[in-house]
Amino acid sequence: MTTAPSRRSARVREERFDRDIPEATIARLPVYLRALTTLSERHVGTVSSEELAAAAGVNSAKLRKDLSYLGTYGTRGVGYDVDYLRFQIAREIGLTQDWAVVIVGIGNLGHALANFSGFASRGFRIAALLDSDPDRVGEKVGGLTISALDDLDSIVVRQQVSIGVISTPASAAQEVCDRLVSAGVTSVLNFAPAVLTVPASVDVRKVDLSIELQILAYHEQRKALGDVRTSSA
Amino acid sequence: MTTAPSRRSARVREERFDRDIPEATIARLPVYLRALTTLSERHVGTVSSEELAAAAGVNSAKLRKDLSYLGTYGTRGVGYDVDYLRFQIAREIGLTQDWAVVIVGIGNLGHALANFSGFASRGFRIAALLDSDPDRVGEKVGGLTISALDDLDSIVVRQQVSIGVISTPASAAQEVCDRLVSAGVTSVLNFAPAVLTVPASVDVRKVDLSIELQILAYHEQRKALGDVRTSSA
DNA sequence: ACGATTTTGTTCTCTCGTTCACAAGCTCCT
DNA sequence: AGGAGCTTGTGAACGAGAGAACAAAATCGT
Repeated sequence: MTTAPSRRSARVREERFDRDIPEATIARLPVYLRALTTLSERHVGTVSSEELAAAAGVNSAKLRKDLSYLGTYGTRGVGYDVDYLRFQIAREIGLTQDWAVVIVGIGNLGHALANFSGFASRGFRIAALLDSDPDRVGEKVGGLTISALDDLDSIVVRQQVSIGVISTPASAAQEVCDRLVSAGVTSVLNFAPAVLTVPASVDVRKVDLSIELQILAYHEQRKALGDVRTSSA
Repeated sequence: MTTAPSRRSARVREERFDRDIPEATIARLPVYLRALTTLSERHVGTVSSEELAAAAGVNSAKLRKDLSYLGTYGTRGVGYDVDYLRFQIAREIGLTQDWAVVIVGIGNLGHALANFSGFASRGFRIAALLDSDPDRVGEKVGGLTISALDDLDSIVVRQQVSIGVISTPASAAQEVCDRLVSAGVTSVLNFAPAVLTVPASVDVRKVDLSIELQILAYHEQRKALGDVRTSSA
């Protein structure tokens, strides 16, 4: 998204800051992290790029290149120390600190998200659940009480919320997003089937179930078409 | 994924078959489709690439290139006929036919998916909800009754299910996936945080909430780091 | 009938990401 | 001490996708 203008010169000096890691690599780091956690739980001390790549479902060359963006944490002829690498990746992603998250729109999906254990276990703390429906405010979901959407500003400020999750209907998504942004949220995870417009300083990621299904449908159709053609040929 | 070896020569002859559309384009077609549906509901008859691109949140050149893979459905100087283009995209993705889907693992997320209206509205019919927990079997969710996992084979065969959705815990995902595949499912949408191994003929797409959050966290951290550096400089 | 105007379809270039292939470097064995 | 055997880290080739830019084609007004 936003790319630093000149960094090549700074590469050598600042080992820690300012390396821009390719977006595609960032998206894979959490997968590696998960694989490493599994290995660590099995008390595996060391892992080779080949093994780790297999566990993460990627090519080993790609894994090595990905890791090389973070630093040289492996040992040639040996492999990677599981716990050490795990910590380095976690630090790189920013999981060594806690992130406060608000979830807006507590319908079916919002319920599921509120109860999702994968949040807390990775340093994401649900600061609040919000809904615009007055009837739902006060209801308890997954150990938290639903707040009114109007409390958004104070919650974001007081709890230093930087990430907002939108699980409202599409019709409400843009307005909710605007309110999140004006409250100070700078990252948005959008589950609503809507295109969101935000300032350049805000990151948006989108998860869309029906799009995923449609992509699968396309490939299904293609497989079926291929079958027809080969059987008639 | 699978690329046809020679298609340029076949382009002219077979207008309908055998064009391999880039994966990145496929992923955007559903977005265009949604934008077109909205326009159609507003009784807009014609739309330019510029307008449609804005509605879909992409660059207009990219939109035109994407559409050009499907065929030449626009009129120079005028734009695209909304309903006509909508139909063409729907046909290309395969939404002119119905797809039967099974959802395995009816926990919090499974509930949300079962109630998700976006499935039915796009030609995806939920053929069955399945769970391995005997206590849950028989329970009604979103108008459907939960079946036992053992009924998978007969359901897949009888209802011609080609798409399976996995919303089980990670520990059960691979086994469920294997059963889906052996029952005849050829596309899998995986919500479990696990890497699935499948035959090459099976497509898998993965949706992982915690990975999305971790990607956002990385960018958040980066913004925060930048602030520190600029304020101390 | 014809030029002005609009908008598509496509070519070309550039950037980003993947994969290969191998030198560099570590350990272990003799 | 030195060589054999692994495994990492990376340079280079390759491929896919994004975006700019423009020629081709349609409409509209005169």
